[in-house]
Amino acid sequence: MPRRPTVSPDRILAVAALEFAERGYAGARVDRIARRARVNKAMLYYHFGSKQALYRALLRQIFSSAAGRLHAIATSEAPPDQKIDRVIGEMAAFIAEHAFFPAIMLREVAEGGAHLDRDTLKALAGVPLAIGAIVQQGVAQKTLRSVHPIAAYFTMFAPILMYLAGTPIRKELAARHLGDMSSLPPDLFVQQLQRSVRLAFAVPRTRQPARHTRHHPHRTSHLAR
Amino acid sequence: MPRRPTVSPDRILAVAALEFAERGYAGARVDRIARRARVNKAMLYYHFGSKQALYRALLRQIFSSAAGRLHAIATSEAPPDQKIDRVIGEMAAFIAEHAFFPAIMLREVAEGGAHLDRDTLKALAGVPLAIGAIVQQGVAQKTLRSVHPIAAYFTMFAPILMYLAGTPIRKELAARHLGDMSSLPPDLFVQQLQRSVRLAFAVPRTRQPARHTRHHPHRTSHLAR
DNA sequence: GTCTATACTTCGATAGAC
DNA sequence: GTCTATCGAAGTATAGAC
Repeated sequence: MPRRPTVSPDRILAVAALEFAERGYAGARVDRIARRARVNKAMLYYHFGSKQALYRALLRQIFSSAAGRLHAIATSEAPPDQKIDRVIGEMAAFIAEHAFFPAIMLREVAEGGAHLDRDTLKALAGVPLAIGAIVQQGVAQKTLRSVHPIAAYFTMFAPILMYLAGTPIRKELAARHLGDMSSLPPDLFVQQLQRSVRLAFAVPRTRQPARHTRHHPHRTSHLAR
Repeated sequence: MPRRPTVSPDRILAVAALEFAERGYAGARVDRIARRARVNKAMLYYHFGSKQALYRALLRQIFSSAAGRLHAIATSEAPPDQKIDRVIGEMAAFIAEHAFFPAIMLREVAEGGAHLDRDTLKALAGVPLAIGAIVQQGVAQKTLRSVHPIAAYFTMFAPILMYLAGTPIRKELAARHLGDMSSLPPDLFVQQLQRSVRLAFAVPRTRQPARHTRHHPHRTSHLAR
């Protein structure tokens, strides 16, 4: 995937991704997108028709791409707990390639899908569906403890999305000496999240039929960092 | 300063919270806020001066309030693992009282704090700082496993924020038959998250039973309120 | 403090030549 | 396909009477 697309529509989409991520749908300016893509504004309308159509085209593309990569993991041959580890890593990799993704995703969640049509919503839904499939499989075959797929989805993905989307504001806070929130680099964050999720979803090793069942994590072999 | 408004700026703030949560800073309309608050637009400017000043006043208030409640838990007398359980419950309760909070928080993270001044950023930073303090305490006294405070913050809070902010879009997906994402009610989600975090942050069980353990983690279910 | 009316600006979108 | 020029709507903000 070329960093600098030479075809106008692709270049427009690439620039629009940055603009919509930085400013949101309402805050994005068609003029600015056109200028940053080095095309005329009339050219942009020639290719996409409207600001809304451009937005939808962009989100369909990015959500389909993300969902596709997660779906590939979901349908692969591996134990569910391994798939979960890989899904978190894959998501981090996807965001490393598409730095604008977290902000757009967060904004669209807050927006309630207001600017999206059915096709785009369907593409968006592909992400949680892929994760849900993995979890359901693991729960069914008892390689994961009984977690609700929706709860699992948010437990795995919300942290990495918000952590990466929040990089600018953490920098801002650090620059203004309002607390050091920048000391944890992304790759270490991903490792910590993978371990937390592993522990959170693991099948309890021993069952203690006490009044209040307390589930202890097992897998002590994973403890060495 | 004494104020005896026939029309309260508080009503403007309450309505602004809904508008900014639904549409974001750029998408919010001063006209609409004024109309929904049943005040004249000139009245709004009389009290707050500008759209930006209104936004900042709102966010300072809401972030200070949230951070205050978490800070109270952080400085209370309880084992860290209990505080963590309580903090998650308290956050859920806070959002139940302020349904607009998750969307505003998500949008502001994506925005990178672009419209905020130093005071408002400081109020915002109070939330992760309160959580970080709890985790650091627990790690230091070895009642929590070694988790980075920032990683812990996002692991605990991002899921509940995104889950609750995402309620409208899940409804939209369900209404369009694009996957049933609405089957998990909020209180069950909170319980599942509390358990996941408990398991994720628990001190790994040693093979041999420890002889003198001071503080035993207790299973608690603090769905505050 | 509260209102009506309006000034000023910006933005999305289009017309029409080439 | 690409450009310049511009329109009309919508937005923030203010003036000034009461």
